Amino acid sequence: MTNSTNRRAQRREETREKILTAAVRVFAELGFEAASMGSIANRAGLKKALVQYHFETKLNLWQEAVNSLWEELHSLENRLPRLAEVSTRDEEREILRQVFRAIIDFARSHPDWVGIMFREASTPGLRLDWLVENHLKKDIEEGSAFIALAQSHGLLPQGSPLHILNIISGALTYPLLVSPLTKRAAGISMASEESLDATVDILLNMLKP
Amino acid sequence: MTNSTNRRAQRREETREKILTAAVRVFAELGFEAASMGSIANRAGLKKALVQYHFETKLNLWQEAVNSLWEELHSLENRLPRLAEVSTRDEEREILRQVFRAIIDFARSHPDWVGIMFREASTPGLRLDWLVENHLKKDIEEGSAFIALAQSHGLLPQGSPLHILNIISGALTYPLLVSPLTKRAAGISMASEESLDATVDILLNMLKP
DNA sequence: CGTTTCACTATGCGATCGTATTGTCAAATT
DNA sequence: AATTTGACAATACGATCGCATAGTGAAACG
Repeated sequence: MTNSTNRRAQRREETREKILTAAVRVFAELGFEAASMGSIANRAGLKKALVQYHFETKLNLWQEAVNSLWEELHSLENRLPRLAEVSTRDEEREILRQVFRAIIDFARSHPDWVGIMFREASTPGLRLDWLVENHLKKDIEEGSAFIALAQSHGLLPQGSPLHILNIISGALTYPLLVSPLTKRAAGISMASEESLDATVDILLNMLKP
Repeated sequence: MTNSTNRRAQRREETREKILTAAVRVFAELGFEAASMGSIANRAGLKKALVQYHFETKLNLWQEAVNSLWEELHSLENRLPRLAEVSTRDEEREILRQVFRAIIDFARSHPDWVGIMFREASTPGLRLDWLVENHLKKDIEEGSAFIALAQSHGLLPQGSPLHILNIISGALTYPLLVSPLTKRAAGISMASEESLDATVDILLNMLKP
């Protein structure tokens, strides 16, 4: 492995990453079917044939793009506050607020992730199966476990952790997802800092014992 | 306007409705770009050129399909319980439960509406503008007004009605939207009667004063 | 009954889709 | 220095896209 050996390998890796970055964006914006190899290549400033060269098929490109996206985000778990390490009631509720903020900040700062999630999660098929098997199964299990932990601390109402996970995810994510609609219909930007604070506040008030 | 005059007009109306029904389904399943005139024609069991004959452009077909969908549903307002006409606390909370059930039942029994909503509401552009102007603006205003009314009865926490509307919509609709994912990942059908009951129960518990 | 209307079809246009094949040229190897 | 490798480009394939045009044949009309 000489110095010069890496010259080509490095360049290869650079263009691959350019393509993957563009692919994530376009897939998230348009969905799998509407996104085209040509538009992805254009977004990356490269030729269409080059995309085909590095990632043989469109499905393969999608899978690699999703992998790179999940890898970049490295899952939510790392930034979730540690619920087990606090004791007092007030501290716990503050932890819950931080968790909500972590989820909502994650969704806002990673619109590509939200876009791909919503588009694929609602449509049964090969891609959803692959996504569940490779990424979402683990994410859902971690999320459910966290909900169960919060329940054991009395921070969340009883009930199926999976249901509660869905409800909270929906309550926090939906406003961001439909923010183009809200902006257009009411002139309000749901992605603004004040709106995010308001959303978390309202949800926390709902959870008041 | 003789009897025979209507023979053609009636047939015309029949095929138009066949096309619109198919169009709503395909647009909801695939989104505007991925849906094709050909696939819509196939779904309706008709020729592609016939679709083009009745609805000149794809955008026009989409608009007419959306119009027919909204017309069929005739908006949620008609089935919302009348909050102003009750007085006691328990009656009010029961009304709130009925409202939640009405929203969730509506979403479950009209997956086409949910599909089109989510796909268009998250993407700025011509179609969203048209949708807001012709349908959603009114729907959002009605929804916000209802939230404000519920707040004045002490049934919902204080805060921007629009934010609360989004939170509640998300909490109730998201589980249904991602039900293919939940089904695949955990084997649980979020669209089942028990799951719907559980979702409403949990949300109501969250709202306990 | 002759004529006009019109729902519907057949066909084709140019553009773009995903994919495959072949060529080019500098970097890496021997 | 000669040769092989490999990142990238040019081009074309068949299919399908939205859309346009020219029919066809039965229903409606006078």
